[in-house]
Amino acid sequence: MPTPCQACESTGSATKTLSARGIRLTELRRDVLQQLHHAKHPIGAYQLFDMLNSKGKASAPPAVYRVLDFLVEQGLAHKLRSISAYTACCMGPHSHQAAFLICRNCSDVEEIKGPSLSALAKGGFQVEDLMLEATGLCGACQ
Amino acid sequence: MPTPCQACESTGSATKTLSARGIRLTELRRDVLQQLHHAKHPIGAYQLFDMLNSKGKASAPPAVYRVLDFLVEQGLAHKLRSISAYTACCMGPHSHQAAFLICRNCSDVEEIKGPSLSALAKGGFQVEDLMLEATGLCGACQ
DNA sequence: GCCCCCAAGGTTATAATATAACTTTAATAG
DNA sequence: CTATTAAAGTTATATTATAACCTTGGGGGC
Repeated sequence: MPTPCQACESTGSATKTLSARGIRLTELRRDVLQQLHHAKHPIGAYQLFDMLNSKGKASAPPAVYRVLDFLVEQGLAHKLRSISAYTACCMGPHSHQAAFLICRNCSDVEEIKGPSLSALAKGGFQVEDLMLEATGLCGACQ
Repeated sequence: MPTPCQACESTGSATKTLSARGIRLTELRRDVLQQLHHAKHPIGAYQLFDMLNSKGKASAPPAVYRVLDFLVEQGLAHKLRSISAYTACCMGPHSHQAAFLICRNCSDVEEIKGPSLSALAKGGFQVEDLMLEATGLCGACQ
């Protein structure tokens, strides 16, 4: 029997998640999400734009940025500011604090569970968004 | 008696730190560092460029970026990727893991001590650089 | 079915951030 | 004083991101 495509399954479950929220996973959004899932590494917005555009699926950068912002907002993707790139969230649609280990050698990125928000809440600061990205060498590259 | 300027004292101590490392804190570097110290909030590279340029102290963006890279490398400043801005390190020249609490309302930024590297080292990833930035509301803005 | 609404996407232009590549200057060692 | 080399100047351009406005199309009320 054929191996199911993880990416396509993911977008399927994303559709469910979103429609439960009353939000549509349109064709463009699904395409972007699939590209992110299929990619081995995080992808830059313009790289993504080129990929979609060459298939006639995205018109211009703003379309891509809008979709990326949407996916990040919905918790389906993450933006890695260290490398200005985007990656699909590999941890399901429930909200969580993500952290990333970015290998500067092989560019591999591992998503891990980040620290709890409460740990940072001392001093009365109310954390709304947390970004934790570590750059270095992964086990394989050392 | 006159209040000593914290920023200028800081650049003084920076000079010592660097010359102990056999590295010069040139005029441009000192100017940039002082601007960062004097500023109440982190400053963008081009904003910094304008400030220096209007005093005839910086020629073009690359000069500013070079100095900023240098200061970050030496542990005298930090780059805040959430907001593409730079801030003087307020914790002395010894190396440390920094983390930042960035208020989205008043733009105030607090530098705190970050998590220890070893805490992230599980799984064999060798962390070389760590970025931890939290966005939210500071105590005063809630 | 038809129309209205409005969210999504298209389009054009441009802003903001950052760096490549090469030349000139100036500090320091020898 | 000169050779060496780090720093800064210079010009051009790459990369990332957004503003502002227009068009399309899906879905509900009628």
